[in-house]
Formats: sequence, structure tokens, C-alpha cells
Amino acid sequence: MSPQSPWLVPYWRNIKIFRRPRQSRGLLEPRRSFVGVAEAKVQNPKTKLSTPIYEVEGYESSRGRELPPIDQWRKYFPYEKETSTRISLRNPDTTDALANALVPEGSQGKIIIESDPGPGQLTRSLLKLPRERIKKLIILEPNDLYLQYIKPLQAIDDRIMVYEQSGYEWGVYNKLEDAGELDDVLKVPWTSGVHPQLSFITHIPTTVLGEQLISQLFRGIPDKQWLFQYGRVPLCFIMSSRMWKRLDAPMGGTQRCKVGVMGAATSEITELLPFEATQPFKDHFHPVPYAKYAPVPSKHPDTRRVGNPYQVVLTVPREFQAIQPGNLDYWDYCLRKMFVQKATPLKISINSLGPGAATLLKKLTDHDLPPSEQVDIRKSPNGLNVHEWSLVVKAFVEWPFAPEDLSIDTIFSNTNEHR
Amino acid sequence: MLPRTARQLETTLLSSRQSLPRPARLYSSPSKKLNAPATATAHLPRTDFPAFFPPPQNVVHDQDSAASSSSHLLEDFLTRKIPYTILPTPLPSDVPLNDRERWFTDSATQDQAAVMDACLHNLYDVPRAKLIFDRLRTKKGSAILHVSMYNLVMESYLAMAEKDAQQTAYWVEELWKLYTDMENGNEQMSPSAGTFALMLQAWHKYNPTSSNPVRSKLALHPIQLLENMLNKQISVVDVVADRTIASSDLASTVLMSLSQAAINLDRVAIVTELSRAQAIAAGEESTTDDEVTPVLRHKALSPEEIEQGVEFPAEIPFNIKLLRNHLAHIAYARRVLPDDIGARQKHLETSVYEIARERMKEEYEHFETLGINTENRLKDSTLQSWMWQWHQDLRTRLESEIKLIAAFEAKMLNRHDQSTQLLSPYLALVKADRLSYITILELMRLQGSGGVNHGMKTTRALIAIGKAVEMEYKAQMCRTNDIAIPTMTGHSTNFFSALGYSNLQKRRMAAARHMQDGESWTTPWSQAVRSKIGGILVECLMDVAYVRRQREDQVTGKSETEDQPAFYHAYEYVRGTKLGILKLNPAVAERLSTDRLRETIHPRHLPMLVAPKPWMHIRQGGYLYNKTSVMRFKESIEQETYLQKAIDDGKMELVLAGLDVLGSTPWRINKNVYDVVLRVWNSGERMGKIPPAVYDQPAPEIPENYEKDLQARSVHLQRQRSYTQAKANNHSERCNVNYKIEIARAFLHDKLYMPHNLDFRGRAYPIPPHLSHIGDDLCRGLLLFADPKPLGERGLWWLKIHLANLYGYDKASFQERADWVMERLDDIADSATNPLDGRRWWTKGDDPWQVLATCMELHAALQSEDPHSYMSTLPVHQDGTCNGLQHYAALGGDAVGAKQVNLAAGDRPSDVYTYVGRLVDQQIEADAANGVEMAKLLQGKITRKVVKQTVMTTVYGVTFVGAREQIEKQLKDRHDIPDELCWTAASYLAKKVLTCIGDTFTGAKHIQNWLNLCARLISKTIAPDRFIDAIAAPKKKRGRPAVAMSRFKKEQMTSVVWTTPLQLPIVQPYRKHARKQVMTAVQSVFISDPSSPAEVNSLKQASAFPPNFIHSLDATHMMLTALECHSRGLTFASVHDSYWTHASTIDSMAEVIRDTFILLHSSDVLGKLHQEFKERFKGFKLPLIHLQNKGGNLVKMLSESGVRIVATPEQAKSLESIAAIVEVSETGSSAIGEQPIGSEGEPISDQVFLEELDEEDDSIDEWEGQRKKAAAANIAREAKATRELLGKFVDVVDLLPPLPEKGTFSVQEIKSSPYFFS
DNA sequence: CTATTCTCTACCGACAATATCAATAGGTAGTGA
DNA sequence: TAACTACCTATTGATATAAGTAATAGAGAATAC
Repeated sequence: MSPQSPWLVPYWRNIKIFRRPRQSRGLLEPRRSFVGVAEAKVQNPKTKLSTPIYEVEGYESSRGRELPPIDQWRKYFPYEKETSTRISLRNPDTTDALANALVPEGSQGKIIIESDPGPGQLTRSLLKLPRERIKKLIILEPNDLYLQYIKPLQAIDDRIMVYEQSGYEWGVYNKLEDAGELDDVLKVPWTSGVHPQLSFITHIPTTVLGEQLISQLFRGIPDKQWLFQYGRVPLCFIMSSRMWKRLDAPMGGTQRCKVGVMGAATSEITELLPFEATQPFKDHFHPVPYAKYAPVPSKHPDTRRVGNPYQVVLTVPREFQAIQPGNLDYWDYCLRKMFVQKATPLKISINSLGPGAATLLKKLTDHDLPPSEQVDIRKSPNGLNVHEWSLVVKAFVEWPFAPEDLSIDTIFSNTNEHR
Repeated sequence: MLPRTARQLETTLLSSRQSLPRPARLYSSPSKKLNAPATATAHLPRTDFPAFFPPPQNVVHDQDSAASSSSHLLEDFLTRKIPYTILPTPLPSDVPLNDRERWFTDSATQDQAAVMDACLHNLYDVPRAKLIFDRLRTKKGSAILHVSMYNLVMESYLAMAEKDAQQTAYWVEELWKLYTDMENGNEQMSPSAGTFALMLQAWHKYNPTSSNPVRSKLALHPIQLLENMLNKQISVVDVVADRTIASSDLASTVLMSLSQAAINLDRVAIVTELSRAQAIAAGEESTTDDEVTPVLRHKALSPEEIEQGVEFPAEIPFNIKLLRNHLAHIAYARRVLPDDIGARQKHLETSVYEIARERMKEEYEHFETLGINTENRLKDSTLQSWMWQWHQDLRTRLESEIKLIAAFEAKMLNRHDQSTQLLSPYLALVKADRLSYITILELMRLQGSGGVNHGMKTTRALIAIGKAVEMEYKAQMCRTNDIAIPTMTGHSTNFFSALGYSNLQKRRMAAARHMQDGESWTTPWSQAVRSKIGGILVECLMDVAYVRRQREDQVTGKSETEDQPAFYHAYEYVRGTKLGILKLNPAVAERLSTDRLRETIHPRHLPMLVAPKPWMHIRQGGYLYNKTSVMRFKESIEQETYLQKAIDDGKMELVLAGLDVLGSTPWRINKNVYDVVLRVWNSGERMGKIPPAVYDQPAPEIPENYEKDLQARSVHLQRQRSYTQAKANNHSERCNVNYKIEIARAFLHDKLYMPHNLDFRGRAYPIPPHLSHIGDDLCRGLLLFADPKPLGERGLWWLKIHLANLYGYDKASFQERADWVMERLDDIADSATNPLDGRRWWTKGDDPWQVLATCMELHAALQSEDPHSYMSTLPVHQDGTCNGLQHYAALGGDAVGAKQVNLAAGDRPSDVYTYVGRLVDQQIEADAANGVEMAKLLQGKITRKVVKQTVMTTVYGVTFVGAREQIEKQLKDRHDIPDELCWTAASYLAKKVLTCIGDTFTGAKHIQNWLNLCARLISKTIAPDRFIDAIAAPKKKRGRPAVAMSRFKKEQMTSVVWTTPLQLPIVQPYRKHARKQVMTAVQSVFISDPSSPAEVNSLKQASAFPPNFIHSLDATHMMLTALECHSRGLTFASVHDSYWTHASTIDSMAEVIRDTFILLHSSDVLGKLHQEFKERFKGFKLPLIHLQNKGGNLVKMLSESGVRIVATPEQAKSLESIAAIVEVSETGSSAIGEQPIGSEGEPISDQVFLEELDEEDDSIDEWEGQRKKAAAANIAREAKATRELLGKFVDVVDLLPPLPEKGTFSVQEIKSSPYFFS
């Protein structure tokens, strides 16, 4: 086996599994799944700081502790497959503004989990805030190069805990708990307002994975999974405008989609900074694509291409959850099936829900019910609000002949044939 | 309670299967009379049936001489130059339509023709048909136009003249006009016998002295018509006997007028001919000589015929049927399938829907008598009874729906132009009653296909239903045409002699022509039309078909019912893209694995009761009325066109004869095995690969932290999903077995035959999909040869070996295997006599059901008084040991490889898998010694099983990734390697295994590479006749390279095409088909248009060529063996590389297998392929730019295989990126042609691209100069290497690598290798 | 005419993404010269 | 009657969709323009 360059290791592997190349472990040596803080402090970074391509005067001595000048980021963080789709805030003014918006004056003793911070511009802005506002800052960052600019901060500020894993691995949160990292987080009842301590921030990459993460996190809310077991924890996403548009799509519009409904049903979603505050992309984010063949105002602004607009979004779980605990799968199923024909009136599109689903129409238009409990079946799925959706789902749940197996698909994967 | 009763009834029905009436009833109508002819079969002399081939004993006496001489003939046959079928390369899609139509009809035209066809049928809308026809016939020379199309149109005109009294004059006039145009050459379409038959009728009906005179200036008197006929050398008898002449009276009249005309013209010969025809038709003259009794005259009329008022032949003086029959006898060289023998099969094929209806109705009424009221009908009855209900509703619905559609379309036509796509004509072709059955049955049949649980992909369903309607229409036409069916295409004691071949050819062509003349013109429907028709039918079905479901509320215990659609439409997402599916209501799906299914199977999917109709043409053969294609085409009309051409040219005789041989083998169901199968089935238990009735694995439990922990949740979901999948698999397996049992039961007391057709490489497959010898162990266990042969001493011995093989003991010498069996006679006897209640030894074998069958056969033989004279029917197999590698080894002369796949003799069989396993093991030992961790882990764990699949699949070009996957699976199965290491270990092993295989089969490796390279090069070429246009095409952007590059991509239209030694042209179908959305009533459907041209997929062309070539070779070997076995009187069947015959004839078959293999491989197969490429692709240009790729791999490979192209020193300088294969010529000659891209220069002559042009250098400069002037500064930026390559082309023939050198192994050694096939 | 991303990965039997919406093409009807 | 425009509809093309991409090497094609 030729030793693989760590750079060639695809991105998802670092997210899912363990950062170190296989070769670094002995064959049967158990996997080290987690690098603790203490250990990380003692242990020298495996990779040495590599010599930068261009020296910046006076910078080298503080390198790591401080970030390079923002116009030099391309040189200090050159193209790497692993990070190529990870968008990070680069402009310190923007991050300052964001930090202030997220932890405004008057906040106290916040515990913030920042997942996948990249080089850490935002991290630094957070640390610059008045000390009493933030009690603890937990960083989840898997990339070696970025860690070189994150870890030195630990020496400066003891509020920082660094975990060398991505926040996209569910396992890492179990680790946090096991390590007692969240022991001092209060469990705040859902009805007692937004969680006063805990906040979550993450940069969302421009990949399917990023978009997945967002929808997964919404899905964690109804059953109070993940951080939501502590209460209504606000989430801050630095995400593509493409994704924001989907979340923000108005009822009845062509953009309205499943994740938009799920988002609206579970959370209040706002732009934490105005759109313009993070535009244009090249002034605010890293990486800026090589301009010659991929100019930044792209022809297709709504694709996952690096360089398309990014912005900052805040989501706060709603106190009243339209999705009853345990009903998540039903919602998922109904939305998924119905949005196939999102512009077709319910009267017809309801059939997607299963054989004989047309009988649900009777329930939805039952004149014995108050008008607020009825649904206009001439509307199409993209024209329904959350309340109307909850009526549809309710009818479905109560339908004795509803399909039993709501699991993702009934199509066999055709991978494992052959005898 | 009612449900209980129903349940009981159901079990009663199930368990009493065996005692149900014999299946013959299944295919017969209630009337007893029909059965009579069928039973008469038994009394016919053996020689007459199956009459397709001469009885073996005729051949036996000169077997030796025949064998030895045939071997010479075969050798001559194989070593001659193979005649190629050559057609033009398809043109790219942006070439104007007209230029493309000569060979490949586009689907818009196809649709027009099909609508016309439909409009003509039953005179549905002849005026519209005429409009379309007039448009179509402007496309002179297009492939779609055919004289039989003209004839059908004219026939309809004539019928319209009669039907529409107001318009008689108009139609008659149009008829004569069209004829005149044909005669005077305006149409480029010469009239045929059919045309004249029509014109004579027209004259007869509307001549000035007739009762209904129509004045037409163009009308011709029979005298003139006869003159025209004679000019075209058309037989007058053919005219008289033509299909379009409906009655004997009319025929007689036509004959008279022709006779009169002949007298007037003083053509004595014609007069004589006609009077003889008259005598035949009058029954005065024996139609044939003494050998064959005239069939028709003595035939009793069938009840149907009596019903239809067919008159007794003897009662009329002139019977056209007699004449037609006579002609058929001549065309088929007297081998005509007697009506009574074909009757049951014909009835089966034509009356499926009626039979199904009767059965459903019966079932329905049966329930009625049980007192189940209509209220509960939807809930409690059986599948059949439901189907009957659905059918009633759907039929009514369709009747009104079709009217609505017709009205709507009529309205649209008034408002708009004619271009609207019409569907109503198609729907009018088949009665609503049948449309309804087709829809229901097809949906039931497709249930579970495409990996959809209890359902199917919409696209597939709609197309299948549309196609079924089309098939039904065409089957009806066949029945109406009622052409006599041949039982042979001719035979020859030797297929390979020139004389034998030309005999075959002559006879087959005469038969094909006769069939074709007897059929009226029709044309296939496009995929879009099929899916639209399917859409309408399915939509209606979903709307009307309901079942009642009942369930109890788990909390309240209250029972709820609801009427639900029996079929419903839904969408699923597959990796984020939508997929439309049609599903059965769960209540229905449940019944499919329990209820009886025979009503749901179309005979198009069943074995036949008589030997298949011999293959005469591309869709002429196999089933008697249901048209099947002789080759299974991928979505590629290119393949079809090639085959059509090859058949037309008479090159396919041996292939077709081979298929006939395979189809002529009679089979029967193994009753003893069947009984055991049935018992297992009814018990519902899991055994011998029969799945249990109720899935027996526990569902995964929900973990505690499921609610809170995202990770736990996703793990559980995954488990749940795989459980659901396994359960669904169980169900669909159960359904499959149900089908097999059902079919076996239906044929329990009959001989059955498997019609065969080919895949595009020439491999033969039995057409029946459910039950055939190509199926799984269960299918094979259920099948026996119908004709017994005495075992003999050798037969008994082979039978034992066969048993050992099936059980899995196949690595020992033959004698050891036989001994092994003898040691287990006790177990065998126990298995045979007490299969289920005994020790069940058979169930532990590799192929349990076949083991059981063999145990029974062996036991019976040993129990009999004289085992050697035991009449055995069990097929005994001879399997090639890794057949693909055998062919490779023979091609490459690999000594080591040959030994391992038993081409070379050994005292016991070699096993490649073990061998490769050992090699890998040795390397691992070495690595382990060097301290490689992974090697230490894997030490001693490399079994045969681990490497087997990979070795097998190297023939198919498995890649590293694939191999790793296979090995990983195997390692995981061992359970002695930690799961998380399996993957790494598999990576490590995969590399080793692939290298070891390469080392063992060096010759094979080289050949594989050679084939791959050839295909890679060929698929990137531009055909010579397209070349000039191709490079001149992009005019807009003045030679911008990007444009040129994409241009080249578009111009990649050349598929790899080659010809097998049996002259079958093989076209690789891999192209990048553009697909479009087509709106149907159910949903939009995403289909490709097979007739629209598409670029080749060169990657696929290259990677699939080596396996395809090898398969075309093993197919050839099989066909040769089949033909030769037939000549020697052996019963033969095959599953690609497994050859079957009676135990007693194994020895002779073994000899044939070896002879044919040796001769095949002695005929310089590869050399011929190389030669063919050189000829077929002569002048095909390859843009040099395509040789550039990442890492220069291609150039490196070419260079290593010895490719050199000649270039001038100047050129060489500019060709650095491909320097490895450039040879600088001293003389200034060059194989590289140059042409700036996209310049609008004058036409370029061919010589520019060929070598030895002194002026060429000048021309280069000139071009360069021009370009520099014209081009702006940005062009100057173009990278040097690419610019230099872009304008350069080379003949692909110059690039084809020389053949790799052959190794030392000589194929003659195979003769003495006992384990070559074993 | 380079950098980056995407695709595909074993042959055959046995084939498949679809709803929606904006933009465009094409046809009709009406009108006034 | 030819020509023009406004208006309407059928066709075409582009785009979004789901969501742990189970594990992932390496070549070749496609894409960006």
C-alpha cells in the first residue's frame, strides 16, 4: 500500500471517522476516537508548521496565535480537497459584528459550541468580547491546518476547549457529555424561554452534507434530541444564501419546499446579520475560488459552487411545537410524499400518501369542524402553512389504513446481488 | 364466521393441488371436441413429429463417416474468410433528418407510420391514413417504405370503395393513381404480387361492364396488368393465391380473367400454369407427391371453423385454401405443421384472455354459490375473483373512456393541424375487453420487478402494457392471416458444407418470403406511444379497481373496513431524484404468494406444447402467433438493422438453425421432484432454497435511547431497513416459486419445448422467463428430457459423476467421484425414497433439487433389473471449468493458464481458484516474513472461496474496486478477521489477487489489453464518409478549439462491430442516449428514443468489448456444438458454458465439444478479428487529440504494444506529447493528415490524409498562414501541444496494435484432456 | 487548453427521474393598407 | 391579398428535489467558459 497523502483523504472521511491516516495506527491497535483537551495540549501538533510560500513581514513570530493578514489567506490556507468546500468567515469586522449580534451586551456566562470554525476568525471575535459574556467556548474542528490556528488560542485563553473532531459526527456530543463538558449546562424547560447559556454556531459547507446537517438539526427539535435536551438552544448557521432562500421561501411560492416547512414548524428563523453585511463573498469569506475559470459572480448563483453568496442565519426552537413528540416520522413522510407534486391541489396530490388516501379529504373538509380545523383542498402543498400541515398530518396519523412502513424507501438497493 | 371459511377454503385449495384435474384442461376450451386432435398426436408416426429434423436413426448408420468428414467441413468452414455485414455508421444528431433515414427511421416518422397502420386496421379512419401515407411516401427511399405498406393502403382504398358508396369513385380513382405512380417509377416502389391481386380485384369490381362501373382513365385492363406482371416476373399463381383475395369465388374470378388475358396475349405457359392452379384448387390434383398426404382435404374441420361457417372443402369446386396450402408446401419444402398438432398451442396463444376470463368467472361464481354476498366480495374472495370484478369494471370504463378520447382528438384535429398525436386509433385496435385483461395481467406479472416491493417502476409498467397491447394486436393479425406454419427451415446432414449451407439458405428464404407475403404490413410502435397507451389503461384501472381492506383497531378492538384502490401510484425518492412507481394494494400483494397464479401468465412467457416455429426472420419464429424477436436488442436500432441485413443476405442460417436445434429439444416435468416441491411449498417451511411462507427472522429491537440519541436512531433505522428488505425479498422469492410451481403443474403431463433467442453477443437463451433450464436449481430439478434413452454402462457411470458434481464433490477424478457416490448409496436411496421424512441427505448438497432428481434417477436405475438398459431422461451436464478463461487461454496459448483451466490433460481436474489462492498465499507468506502486518493477519486465510469470484470476474474486466468489494464480503463471511480491518485487508488482497491472475494468464492479459485498446481507438473515430463534413461543421466560431473538441465528441458515432465465425454481426450498443420526458396519463415518464442517434459511450465500448468478444466466442462454440450434436442424433441443451445431454451420450458429446473447440481455436480467431477491423474500419479517422490523456497512459500502452505512426520530421517535432508512438520518416512520408478545424476551405480530397504527399508540408504552412491572418490575438494563446494535435488525424487502422504473441500451448492437447469440460 | 469536480467502477439475461415553471416557438385572428 | 401585430397555447429547457455519500482509489470525462 502506498502511503496516502493526508491531503488526498476525502473530506467526509474526516468528518465521519478518525482524522489520522490509517497507517499511523498499528494494525490492531484500537482506534483512538477522541483526542482530549489535556492530551492535545501536551501533544505537539503532528504536522509542523510548514513554511509559508510568501513571508509576511513580522507575522511569522505570531503565526498560529494570530491569523495571517486577510488578503494572504489563500497563501496560508492553500487549496486542499478536504477544506475546499468549507466556507469560513475571513473578514474580522464581519466576525466582530456577528459575535456582538450573537452574544449581545448583557449576556452572561454563555457556553458556546462552535463547530467547524475553520481558521477561527469568528472564534477570535468571540474571545474579544467582554469576558463575562462567555464562560466557555467549545471548538469542534477536525482539520490539521486549521487546528494550527485554533490550538494556540488555548494558551491565551482558558475558556477554550478544542476537540479535534467535526461537529457533524453525532458521536462527538456524547464525548462532550462524557467528558463533563456540559455538566454545568442547565436543563431549561421548554416553556421557560430561550436557553440562557448554551448556543451553537457552525459554518455550513457548500455540500450536500451541510444541507443535510441543517435539516437533521431541525428534525432533532420535536423529540428534544441532541442539544435540545437542555432546552431551546439557539443555533447560528453561516450558510449559503441558496439554503437560506429555501428556508425563507414564502408560502405558495415556487421555492417553498420540505425543509422550509420543517424549519418553520420547529424554529423561528431569522437573518442574524443583514444579507449585505456578508456581501460580496470574496470580501468576507475564505476560500475565494481561482478567478480565471470560475469567476465569483457565478452564472449559476443558486448552486453549491464555492463563491456563491453566504450569509448568517439564526434559528431558535419554537416554544410551541407543531410537531408532536413521536410524530416526526409522519411529518417527514407526509411532507416528502406531498411535495413531489407541490403545485398540484391537495385534492389530487393527497393520493401520494398511500392507497386510498383520498379518504383523508373527507376529514380535511369535514364541515362539522370549525373552519380553522379545515383545509382548503384546492390549495397545493406549497401553499399550506404549518397549521394546515399539522391538520394534514393529523388526519394521516388517525387514518387506520395509513401505510405502516414509513421508512425511507421500499426500493431495494441493487448492490448486493449475485450468487 | 366468513373470514374463517374463506381461509379454510383457501387452504383446501392449496393442499389439494395435486388432485386437481390434469392441466390439459387449462389450455382447452370447455368443448371436448378440441381435445380430440391433440390426443391424436400420439398416434402419429414418430418420423412425422417433430418433423423438423430427420429422425436420428437415419443418421446413425453413417455416423462415423459423417463425423469425420464433417470435421473437415467444419474446419474448412471455420478457416474460410468470414463474410462481413457492413452498414454505414449512424450520423450525429445534428445532421438533417433526410440524410439519416435510409437505414434508421426516426421515431416521429415511426409514429406516423404506426398511426397509419392503426387507422387502416378495420378501416378505422382511412382518410386520415391516406393523409399520413401521402406525407410518408414523399420520403423516397426511406427505410420505412415497403411495398407491403403500399399494398395495405391500396387494400384499404379498395375496401373503402366498397364500404362507402358515396365515395366509391374517389377511392377507386386514388387506387389507380397510386398504382400508376408505382408503375411509372414515380414512387421508386415496384408493385408486387399483392399489388396486382388488388388491382385485378379493382378491375373486376368496377370495370365498365361490372354492376358498379367506375370510370377511371387510369384503370387498366387485366391484359395490361398481366403484361406488367410478366415484365416484373411476378408469378400469376402467387397473385391468384394472394392474401387479399378474400373468397374462393373472387379468386376463381381473378384466375379466370388472368387466364383470358393470357390467352389474349398468347402466353401458353401462363395459361397452363393457371389451369394447373385451378386444378389444385379444385382438389383435382394431388398437391404433393406421395410422401406427404394432402392435409387439408382429409382434415376434419375444427369446431371453431364450423361455427364460423367455413365450408367443407369438398363441397366447392374451387377452394383457394387448397391452392395456398399447396404453395406453402412448396415454400416450406413440404414441412408444414399439421393443423391438428399445432391446435393446442395455437389455441393457447390466441385464447389466453378468453381462458383467463373463464377461469376468473368460474371462481367468481363459485364464491357466489358459497353464499358470499357482494357486500363482502371485495374482501374475502380470491385473487381470481377480484380480478374478474376489476375486469368487469375496467372494461366498462374503457369503453366509455376510449369514446371520450376519440371525441376529444377529433375536436383537436378540427381546431389544429394534423400534427396532433393521436392515440384513439391505437386503442381501437384491440377490444376493450382484452385491453382490460392485458392491463391487469401485465401489472400482476411485473409485480416485484425493478426492486420495488409489491410494485414496479411506472416506466417499465407503462411500456410493458403498451407493448402487450401491440403484441396482442399483432397476434390477432397473425391469426387472421392464418398462414401455414412450417416445421423446418430445411435440414442437412451437414450444416457446414457449402451445399448444406446453401440448401439451408434457400429453404429458409423461401419460407420467410412465404410468411412475409402472407402477412399484411404492420410497423412497431415507438416507446412514447407505448407508454402513453399504457398510461391511459393504468390510469383507468387505478380508478375503478378496488379491494376492501379490514383491520382491527389495536386500541379499541373495533374492526374497520375501507375500500381501497387495488393498484395505486406513488413516488419515491432515490438519492434525491423522484421515481414513479405503481404498487399493488398490500391486500392484493399478499395473495400473490399464496393464491393460484396461472391466469396471470401469458403464453408468451410459457414453454410451448409443440416445437417452436423455426426461425425464418428477425421476428419470424418461436411462438406460433406471438411475435418474438430472434435477438434481444438493447435500445439500439443499429443492432436490429445489422441483423436484419445479415438475415436478408442469408448469412444467419447456422445461427438460426442452431436456435431451432435448441428449441427442438423436448422436455417434461419431473413429477417425482414436483411432488416433493409441492409438499415443501404447502408446509410453508424453509427448505432447499424455497423460502418460508412466513418470514422467520425476528425484527430488530428498538434501542432504549432511540428517542434521544441521533446516532442510535440512525443505526436502528438502518437495521430496520435491511430487515424490511429481507422480508420483502422473502415475499418476492415466494412469489417466484409460486410461479414456477404453477407452470410446472400446468405442464405436468405434457411435452414442452423452449423457444430460444439470442442476446446481442449471440448467446442463446430460452424465452420463457419463469421455468426453463436456465433458471435456478429448483427449475432445473423440475425438468427432464422428454425422450428416454437407455443408460448403458457409461451412462450409469456418468450419472454417478453427475450426482457428485451437483452435490459439490467435483474436484476429484471421475472415478473417485463415482466411487464417492457408491459409498453413499444408502443416503441416496433414502433421499430418493423418503425425501422429506428421511435423513434429507440431498438437502445438504450444493444444488439440492437437482441432487434429489439425480438421486431418484440413480436409485431407480439401480433398482431396475438391468440398470444399463434403464431408460433415463435425466439431463447430465458437462461444464466448462471457467469457460471465459478457457477461451482466453486458448487464444493466447498460455501454457500455465491452460493447465489451470484444464485445457491441458491432467489426472485430476485443476482448479484455477485454488491455484490462484495458493499463489496469493505464497506472496503473503513472503510479505509476512518481511514484517508486513497485514500479511501476518491474513496468513493461512486465503481459501479458494475468497478468490473465486474475483478470478471468475476478471474475464469481465473487474476493476480493483470491484475486486476489493467481493473480497471484503468473503472476508467478512469468515468471521475470523475483525470487521473494521476487512476493508483494508480486502484492498491489500485485491491487488495481490489481480496481479496473480495476470501472472498466471499472461496471454489472456495481453489479449484483454489488445481488445480493450482496439475498442478504445475504434470508438473514437469518425467514419470516412462523414469526415469532411465533420471537420467542416463548426463554422461560426472560426476554429476555436473548444468548439472543435466538442465537435469531435459529437462525431464519435462508431461502435465496435465484429462478426463471429458463424457470421453473426455483433454491434455493441453502448451509446449516450439522450432521454426525454413523455407525458402520460399517470405521470411523465423519462425514456430514451432508441432511434435517435447518439454518440457512443467510448468508455463502455472499451471496457465491455473483451468480455463481449469472449462471449461471442463461447456462443459460437455452443452453437457449433449444438449443430454437431444434432447431426449426430444427440439430445442437446445448454446454459452458455454448461452443455447437457443424456447420460448415455455424454461420451459422444464430450468428443463434439472438444472437436468444435479445437477447430474453432485453430482458425486464427484473433487474426481474423484483426483483419476484420482493418477492413471494416478502413479510412476511419482518429483525431490525434484523443490520444492525449492524463498521465499519457494511452500513448504508453499503445507504445508498449508496438504501435508506431509515421510522421514527417516537422510533424514529429510538434507531436511531443505522443512522441512515444511517433516514428520519424526519412522519406518525408506521413500517416498523419492535417486539416485546420472549422475553416471554410474547399473540399479536401482523401489523399490529403494519406501518406506520401510531398506537397503536404507546403499545405500545412499555407493553412497556418491563413489562420494566423484570420485569427485574433486570443487564438495565439492556445496551448502549443493541443494546437498541434487538433488539426491532425490518423487512420485508425494504422494505430491498431499488432496482435500479442501467442504462447506455446497448442489447442490440440485439449483432445486428450478429460477435465476440459466435466 | 487549465483546474477542479464529477462519475464510475463486472459482462450478459433485465432499461429508464419527474413536477413545475419560465421562455420560446408557432399558430390564429384581426386589422388596416 | 400580403403584411403586420396582438394574443394565445403548445413545446422546450432548466431547475429543484432527499439527505448521513456505510467503506473509497484512481482514471477518464465533463465542466467551468
